[in-house]
Amino acid sequence: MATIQDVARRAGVGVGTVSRVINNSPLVSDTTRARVQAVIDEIGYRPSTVARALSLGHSSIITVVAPFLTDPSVVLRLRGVASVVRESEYDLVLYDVEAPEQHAARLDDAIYGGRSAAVIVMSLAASGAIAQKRESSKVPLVWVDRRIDGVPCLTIDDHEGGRLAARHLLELGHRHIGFIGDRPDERFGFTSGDDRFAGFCEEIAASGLAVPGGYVRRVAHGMEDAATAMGELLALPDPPTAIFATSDLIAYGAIEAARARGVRVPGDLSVVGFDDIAMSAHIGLTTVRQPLFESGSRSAELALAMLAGDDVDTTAEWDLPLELVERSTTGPHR
Amino acid sequence: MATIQDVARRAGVGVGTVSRVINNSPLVSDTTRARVQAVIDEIGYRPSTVARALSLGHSSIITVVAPFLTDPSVVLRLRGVASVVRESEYDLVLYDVEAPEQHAARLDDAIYGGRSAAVIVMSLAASGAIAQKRESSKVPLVWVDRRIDGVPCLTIDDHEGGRLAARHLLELGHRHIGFIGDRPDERFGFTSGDDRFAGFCEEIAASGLAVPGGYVRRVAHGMEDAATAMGELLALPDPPTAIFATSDLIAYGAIEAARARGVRVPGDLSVVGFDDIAMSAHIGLTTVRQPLFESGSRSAELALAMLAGDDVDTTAEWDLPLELVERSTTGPHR
DNA sequence: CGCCGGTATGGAAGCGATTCCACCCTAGCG
DNA sequence: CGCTAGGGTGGAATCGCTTCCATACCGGCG
Repeated sequence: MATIQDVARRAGVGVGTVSRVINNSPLVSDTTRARVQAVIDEIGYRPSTVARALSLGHSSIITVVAPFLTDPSVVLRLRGVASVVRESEYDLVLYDVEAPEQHAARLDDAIYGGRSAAVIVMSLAASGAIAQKRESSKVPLVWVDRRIDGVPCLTIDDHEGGRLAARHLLELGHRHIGFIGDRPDERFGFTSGDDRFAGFCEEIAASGLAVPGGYVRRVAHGMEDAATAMGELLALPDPPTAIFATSDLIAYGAIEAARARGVRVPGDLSVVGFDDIAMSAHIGLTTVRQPLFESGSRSAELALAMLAGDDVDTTAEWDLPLELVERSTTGPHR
Repeated sequence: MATIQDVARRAGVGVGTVSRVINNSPLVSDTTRARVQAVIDEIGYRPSTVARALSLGHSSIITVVAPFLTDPSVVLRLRGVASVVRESEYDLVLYDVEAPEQHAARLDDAIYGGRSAAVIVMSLAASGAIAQKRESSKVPLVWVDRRIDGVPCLTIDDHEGGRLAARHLLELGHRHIGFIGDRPDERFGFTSGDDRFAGFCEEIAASGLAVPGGYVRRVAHGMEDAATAMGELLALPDPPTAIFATSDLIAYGAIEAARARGVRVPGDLSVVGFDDIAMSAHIGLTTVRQPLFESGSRSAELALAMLAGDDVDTTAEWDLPLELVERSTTGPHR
């Protein structure tokens, strides 16, 4: 691999001049610039990112830490990040966290390991340490899907999301509405399921109704468990005519279970999901859409802005807009 | 950020000694090691990856170049890579290629840009340049889902996959078998669809039957187009009783279109997919399973082995095993 | 007791870029 | 015509690590 020295020698100039040419400094005469550029092209020289990073004191890497690709919603977020990072001069590195135990270590490594210019964290809780050590590092941090003090956050209003789903079902005339959600303590201590449930209940209570305990199920792992739960609900003497599922995956499971029992969706049963992952548009699932792709792209834009030295309010919390997308798994009661 | 100098000063030793401690060199006395380690722990020192890379002459990055996360099968492959890389001391960087035009540039950058210790390429064709310049770089290369001269490849036998699907349908008694595949020239010049089709036809011909031209559809973009195509096939005066789809996504679309028309699957129509992406197990799709996750993990293992200096046959081509997974979208004819 | 081999150690020389400082040269001014 | 200001340039110092070489120290052997 050619170095800047080789180019300098061959072009008969100093390394400083070559560096200036590479970095488009105006302090080079046109003739010199042309000569150097010619040599660069000729021998196919490419500056070493590594040496550049060391010299500059910061790398060209944006690290994403996420509970990884098992969940389609995370993948969609990641696509958002990638779409922005791709257009920048930064590289995207992926730190996946499959087990909750790993996450503190991975996070620490990403932030304080010196490898990252900026770090984007998705859906993970901050280890206590992060919050404290926060100031000891100048690495820009952005948090997605979780609120952390002193770090710009991109979140949604889960509570409102629950209300949105309930309202839609209520407006369709449903009075017997069930709920299938993630088990609250599952995996990384997510609380969004709880908040969605709370909003859901509140909206229903606002119409003078209530959600009977028997209509509420918490499941551990996506589709299969959701299907089982749906089966139980349908076996009830007075089964619900509508279901709010806190994720699209859960909704898929519920729909499958219903159809397997000859219960028509949306004829006999309406189902609302949450997320709007890519598949849901295809399948025609009615769902509370959260801007997953956008959460990724905006977090990357934020990181880039901080990297560029723009003043970003580190205490800011952006609530991304939620929207009920009505498709073909919900319909009027009876 | 503390440097190796700080540690050395504080521990009253030379930088060389600290370096030896960090790298577990045996040439350090136990007492010295303990003292240095204590200082390291105390001030929370972490060696700079960047400086290390520059000094060592190679980075700690494994780059994956892939037509990115739009396709669930690529995501599954990526998960395989991530699962292996995570356990190593390398970082995983993602170069996504959304448009075919980008791909040569991205590839070049990944391989010759000096940022990667090794590069894993998925599903992309090699630009002519790659093949030529091959020797000019010592960066280990692994290719997945495509055959490239002089580079270890992880592929499948698409032809055989097509036969597998046809055989299964034939064995179930079907005689009117349709085909829905990717448009051959689509996106990045994939040819696997053609090969699967060829194998499929061959197997059918082997039973003395033929695939009428009217039973064959090529679609551009996954589910929607597949659904349309399926609709056309079902509208035929003598519609097929079974379908081979060259991807699970296409199979989903076909099934949806069938059910929307009251055609029961597998009662009236059997559908075989190809890939076995995560969702397919949930949905109960019969499909030709290709080891997507494994293709990723093995490619990473290969890359790691080459990095470790193990002798890997660069002309090797590994054909990963294909397997027909029978679930609930295929059944006996009539 | 002196010497030798080997173990521990300190520190200088790289790795390949950036950047700052010193220097040269030329054009413009008095 | 001499001096200055400033654009263009070369090259040393620097970033934080690894590694090699020189040196120091130890015990055992002749």
